[in-house]
Formats: sequence, C-alpha cells, structure tokens
Amino acid sequence: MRPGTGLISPQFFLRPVAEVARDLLGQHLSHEKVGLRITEVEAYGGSSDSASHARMGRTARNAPMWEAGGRAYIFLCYGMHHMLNLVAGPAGEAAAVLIRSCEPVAGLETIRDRRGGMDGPALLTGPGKVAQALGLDRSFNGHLLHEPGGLELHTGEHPRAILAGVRVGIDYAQPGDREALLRFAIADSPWVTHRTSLRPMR
DNA sequence: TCTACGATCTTT
DNA sequence: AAGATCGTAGAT
Repeated sequence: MRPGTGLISPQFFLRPVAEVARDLLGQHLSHEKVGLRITEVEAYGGSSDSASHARMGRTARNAPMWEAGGRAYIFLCYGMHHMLNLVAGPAGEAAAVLIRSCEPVAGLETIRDRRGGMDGPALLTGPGKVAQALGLDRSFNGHLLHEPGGLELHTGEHPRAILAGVRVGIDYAQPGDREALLRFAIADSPWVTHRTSLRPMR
C-alpha cells in the first residue's frame, strides 16, 4: 500500500501505547485540505502514569481516553492551545499518544494562513501548532479516526531511524515517570522540538 | 463558588 | 524571562 492511501484501522491502536506511539511516526493525518506527516509523538499510559491526564481517574475532560483506541482526545492547554492525542489500548486502559510535531504534506497555503504566515520548522513543531494547522478544537473530542470524511489517519512511510527522550512539560510527575523515555521522533527530521534531549534508539 | 495551574507559544 | 488566557480539579 502506498503512503497516504490507506485508512488505518482501529486495531492498529490495540497494542502497548509506546509501541503505538513509535509506529505512528511517519503516518499521515488529514483533515479537509490539510495533510501532515507525523514526526514527533509522546506516549502517555493509563492511571498508573503520574504524567498522564488519566492519573486522577475518569473525569469529564479525559473521558475519551477511557474508550477503546482509535479515537481523538483533544484538550485545551494554557487556555489557548488545543492538543491532539490518539487514544490507544482497549477500553478502560486510558492510554494516549500526543502528536507533538508534523511535517506539512498537503494544504501548505491553508496551514500558513492558520499559523499567521509562519514558515520553516516553526510552522509545525509543537503540539499546539499541529492542532491549529489541522483546524481542530474540542468539537473533535472523541472523533473516530477510521471514519472517512473528517480527521483521518492514513498509512505513510515508516522512518528509517527513531530518536527517544523524556517527555516535555511534565515536571509535576513522579520521578520514575518523569524520566521514562516515552518521547519519540523521526531521526534527521527538522520537524522536531527539544532536539538536544533526544538520543538514537538501540 | 473560589483558587491555582497547566502534555504551550510568542515576544521581549 | 514573562505574558496571554480559560477550563479543570480540588479545596472551601
């Protein structure tokens, strides 16, 4: 199957969340005319991960996390940025993958308009920018990614090499979770944040 | 109700 | 280094 041609099935998400996160690198997100290739992700476990929104149990905000994998979990951060997560694992596990950075594949004009005319890596490096470029807000919370016509996930080209590092912005987490290597990025991609804290995977 | 703060981004 | 900006969670 050629890159960007196949819709990814919900079964893709029914695996350990770190594995799902790594395999999401290189896959394509599309919404209307905008197409993005995923270049950086973070894995968040269930209620046992003190860095995860699931750490306080089921709440109104994190409800989509507790559903079966294959849907979107979107929340508002710092009162102004929307974060796109893809829920992983079976219902009740509450794991999710944060999409942190992407490379533009289609709809560059639309992306630039939404991003205030920016260009270069600053255009799509960072989770708030990804949701903004795709035109997403919380009305997409719980959206099923395998349903045609909305926000979709397609097969892309798997990366040659992958980098790993600690997750960003989780100083509130317990020591063990804080140091876990659950951030992944495509090696040699310019569409990556905090490059210096990433190392090649064995 | 009230308060504190966040899986961020931009400008200074 | 700090301001923008508001929903959420926990406290009152």
